[in-house]
This record gives sequence, structure tokens and C-alpha cells, in this order.
Amino acid sequence: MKKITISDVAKQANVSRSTVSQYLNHRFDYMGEKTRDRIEQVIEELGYQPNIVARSLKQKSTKTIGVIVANILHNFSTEVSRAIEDVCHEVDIHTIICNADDEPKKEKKYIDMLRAKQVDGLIIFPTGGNKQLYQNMIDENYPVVFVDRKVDGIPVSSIMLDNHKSSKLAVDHCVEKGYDQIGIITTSIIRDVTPRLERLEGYERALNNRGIPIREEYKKSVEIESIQSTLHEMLQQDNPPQAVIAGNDLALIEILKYVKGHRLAMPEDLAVLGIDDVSFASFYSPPITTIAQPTFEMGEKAATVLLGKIQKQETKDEGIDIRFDPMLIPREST
Amino acid sequence: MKKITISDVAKQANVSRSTVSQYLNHRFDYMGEKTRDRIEQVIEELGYQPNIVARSLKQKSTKTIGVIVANILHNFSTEVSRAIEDVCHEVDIHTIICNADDEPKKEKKYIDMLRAKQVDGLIIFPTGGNKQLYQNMIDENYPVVFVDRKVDGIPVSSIMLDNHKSSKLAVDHCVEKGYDQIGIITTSIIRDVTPRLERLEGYERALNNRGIPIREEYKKSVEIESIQSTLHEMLQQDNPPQAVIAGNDLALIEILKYVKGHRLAMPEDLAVLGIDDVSFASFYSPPITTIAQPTFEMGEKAATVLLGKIQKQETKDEGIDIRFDPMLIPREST
DNA sequence: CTGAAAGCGCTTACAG
DNA sequence: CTGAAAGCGCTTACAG
Repeated sequence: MKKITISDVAKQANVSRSTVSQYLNHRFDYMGEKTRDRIEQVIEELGYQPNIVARSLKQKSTKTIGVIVANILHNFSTEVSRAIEDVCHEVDIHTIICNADDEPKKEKKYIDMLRAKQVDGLIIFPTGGNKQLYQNMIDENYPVVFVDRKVDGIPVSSIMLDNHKSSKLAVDHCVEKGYDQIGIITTSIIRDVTPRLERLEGYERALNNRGIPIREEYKKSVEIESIQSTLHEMLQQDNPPQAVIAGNDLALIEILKYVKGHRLAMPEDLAVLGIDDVSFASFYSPPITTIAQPTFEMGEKAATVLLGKIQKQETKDEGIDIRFDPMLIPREST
Repeated sequence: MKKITISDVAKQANVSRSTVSQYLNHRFDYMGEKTRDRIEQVIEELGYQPNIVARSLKQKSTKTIGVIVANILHNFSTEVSRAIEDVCHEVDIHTIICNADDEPKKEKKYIDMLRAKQVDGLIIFPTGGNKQLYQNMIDENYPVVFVDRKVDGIPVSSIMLDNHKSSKLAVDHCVEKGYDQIGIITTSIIRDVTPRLERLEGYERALNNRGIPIREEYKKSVEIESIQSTLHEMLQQDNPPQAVIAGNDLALIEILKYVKGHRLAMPEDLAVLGIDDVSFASFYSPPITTIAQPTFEMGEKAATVLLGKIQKQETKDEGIDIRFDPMLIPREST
């Protein structure tokens, strides 16, 4: 069965293709009622579906945006993407989600691919490894917004957590629980990933505020595979931390695996607290204290800002970051 | 900065657009070397990127497939989708993932949308609520494959787990552990969802094989929101089950919440076992016995079958289902 | 109120 | 070895 086109409809309905097109685009202003009804009926009869590819080519808009997350394994990425989809869906914009897998090369591939597919704009959780590319998009006045991370020297607004505050919340909570030896473990910071850097900074500041000395042995940033061994070392010291903060959800899972493997009791042997919520936090044994990000609001904001840029054809922003407040959810692991 | 097109390249390189097109499509057979080099250089200089939308329109192929999962909340859906993406990526096919959210209406919307976008084929985890639509695609010789579920009367091959076997594995494992009062809770079967139906059947057969009588009070299929209360009732009976099988990952989570909330010890108070693996199974307290699906292989198979149909232009299959073996991962919750 | 014409950015026989 | 022409399926001024 061959694909039926607007010409088939036009012929069948005895009108020109333009008229059918008017119908499709709901420009009924000057259309005779019988004409409209006839077209409607023929479309129904033939099961005609307009070819969006052709329309996009002509209109120079695909009504589609792209989302490139740095790493889909983070719960945060999934939730933010979902929020973006929801918002876009409301206004009939489609969304294509891609996963850069923390590799700048893949990120570049997806940016090129999505732009070749003519998506109307891009929401990127930048790996940070493609500065030239980011800059090109700005120069070309192409609509982009960043999420979760910012890139030095690239004037694009980024939707981010107030990471300093999240660490402060974590540290203050630990102190209130009576711990003053507090460690933190984040995933690697070799690529200057904003949230990790800021959470580390925030951790130091919070300790300072509390008059607790900072100990390098309590503060580690390593590859995910090394988190368990790093924690092991940390706990083998003479004066091991009583509490440890996980820099993100993936780090938290590694820490929990270690705790489980070594049959430590939480919080008696080690208090554990994670930045980023995890699906099982509430029914884990014991339930895990976490610091959640307002993922829905953040995704919503990212979408709104991008759609604004697309609509207003004004892609310039002052690169002013938009920060969201973290939320402490105290549970029993601390 | 305006978008540059093939014409700009042609002009700049002093050749016709056709020649540039030949270059883009790697048809160098008859192209002068200097011509090729000149084009290459101009493209580089201008930062030209071909417009895929235009190409797709002409070639009548978008090199993109669509994947519509019934419900993205299932771990299974995510993992299968990832495998599909991986396979497609290898052969330069793009993938668009959509979530029907268990609603036939949304499913229809996405099928229509993806087809309007001219994707070359569709992998569907069918809700089952759009038989006419499925049938239309077959009639139109449009490439489709089903995953996880089959639809009565629709001759499309489906990639599925051997669900009977998964229940058998579960029941046999429980029996070997010394339990003979074994319950099962699945999510709702009002829409005849294949895996749920088959897992229930398999459960009954396995009990029969073992000579254990089937008790209706031990066998429940309810909405996700009612799982905890259903389990509560089940355990309040005179002769409550010693073990309960979760029909899928979402059911398992509800059961774990209940167990947690009522401070039951696993497996002493209640043995728990889930069909579908969950991310935290290995480090939960106690680690959860699960029956895993070979998600990667299943996604791979789905992609291969679909790509085959697309390539061979032969979309007919005998609707023969392809089954994969489940795998028991015994841990400490049973 | 409706139609003829041009054009979106490519690709593809075909001619030379 | 390269170019002119037609066409993919739409939309959009514009004319009448």
C-alpha cells in the first residue's frame, strides 16, 4: 500500500493542494463549509497523515528539541528529562533524549546529529569537553540552555542546584546529629564538573562555619570503581569519620554496597547521607537520609527558558545561572 | 548567521550541487581528485552540515526507528531500550524512545506521531488497546516488532521472556527452600497483559507439578496502589503464605515497602522473591532473590529483527514469538 | 473563497 | 568526470 500524500487528498476532494494545506493548518477563515467537510471526509476515508518531514523542510522548524544528558545513569538526568518532556508535550513540541555517557566525543556526535536533524533548540548537560562547539552555537544564535553544569567562558545560562547549600545542609545535619568527623566522597573531578566542585567547596565552607577543621583524608574524589576502596581506606585511619556524605546517587550506591559488604550498621558504625534522592531511599534498611533536588522544577525551567529563546528568536542571555534550592529529607541512616 | 546549504558549498567550490551531493554520499568513483579536495576544503571552511530533513524527504528514509514502551517505569523497559539503541547506533540508525504510560491513547498518539515523522520502523511494547492500528500497519506492510507482550489476533512476532518458566523457577526455588505456602502478587491483568497472565499460569502449573494445591487467596492481581493492602490481607489469613512472589519490579517494590513498614524479617517472617531484577537487589538488606530477564539480548534481538524487516522490505512474519530464558539469582530474601 | 507557482535543501537518473 | 533538470511532500504569498 503506497503512502498517500496531500495530492491524493486534493484530487479526491476536487480541490487544490493549497486548499488541503489550509485545512491541515486550521486556516478556515475563508474556506467554504462544504469544502472543509469534503476535505475532512476524504482525509478520514484515505487515512491520510501529513508528512512532517516535508512540512519541517518548508517551515524550517521541526517542532522538536534535543536533550543531551551527560550521563543517563544519574537519577537526576532521567527525572529532569521527564519534566522537560512533560512541558514540551503540553505545547506540542517533541523531545529527543540522548546520552553522552560522560564522553565529549559522544556529546559532539549527538550535537551534530541533532542539529543536522534540524531540532529547534538544545538542552545540554554539558560534559564541558566541547567548548568550541558550544561557542559556535552561540555565535550562530542557535538556542541552547545548559543544565546541572556550567562551562567556563561560555555565556549560556545554566539551570543548576544551589550546590553549596546542599553541602551545607548535609554538614549541618550531621553536626546536629552529633557528628564532627564528617567525610565526603564524590565521583571524579578531573573534568571540573560543576556540581562536584561546588559540593566540595560547600562542604569546606560549612565545616569552616562550624569551626571544624578540614582534613584532606576525609575528602575524596575518585572514579566510581574506586569509591569502595577509597571509603575503606578512609575508615581504616586512626581517626575515621563517623559520617560520610555521598556526592551523588552513584557514589551513594557504592557506599551502600561497601556498608553492606562489611556489615556495618548505619548510623551506629557509619552515618551515611546522599546528595540526590534515590528510588529506594524510603524503604531501605535503614531508610537513607538524602538531599533531594527539585528535579521537576528544574526540568520545567530548562524547557521554559529554551522555548522562550526559540520563540523570541533571542538566544542571547547573560549567562546568568538559575539556582534551585536543595531539600533535606532526614531519614534513619544518619 | 544564516544556515548554509549545499548551494553555498557548490558556488564556493565552483561545482554543481549534484557534485557536492555525490561527495557527501561518498560516490567518488568518477570524481576528480582536485574536485574532491576542493569540496572537502570548502565544507570544512564553511562548517557545512547537510540538512537531514531534506535528505530524508528525498530518500524516503529517515534512518530512524521509534520505540514505544508501555511503561518506562519498569526497569525492563529502560534496559531493553538501551540495548536497542546500542545495536542501532552501530549501524547509524537513530532511535526515538516514547513512553505510552500504559495508556492506549498515548500509545496511539505516539504511533501516529512517529509515523508522521516518517520513522522507518517501530518497536512496540504494546498496551494491547489499539488493535485496529496495529492491524493497519501490518496491512500497509509497515515494519513493526513487538516486545514483552503479544496481542491476540495480530500476526506480529513478539520478543518475550519465557514467562511460564520464570514462575516455575520461582516456585521451585521456594519449594526447595522448604516453603509450601507460596503466594504471588502481580499488577493488574484487566488488559490481558501477556507476562502477567503467563506468570500466573506458570505459577499454577508449577504448583500442580509439585502437587501443591492452588489457593485463590494466595493469588492476587491488583493495581499498584492496592498491592500493600492486598498483601496485608493475604498475611492476615489463618494460614498465611510463607513466601510471596512479586510479579514484576514495581510489585516487588511495593512488597518491600510493606515488609519494611511492618518490620517483617525476610525470609523468616516472609520470604520475598521478585521476577525482574532491581538495581538495589544485591546490596539490599537482605539481598533480594530475583529472576532476571536477559534484557540486553532481548533488546538486541528486537532491533535485529526490525532492521531485518526494514532492509528486506519484507515485513511479514508468521507472528512466531521469540522466547528468552529467565535466570534465577538466589540471594538472601528467600 | 480557491488555485497556480515557487520554493524548502537535498538526491538521482540521465545526458554529455 | 560533471551539470541541468526533475522531484520528494509540503507551505505560502499572491492573484483572481
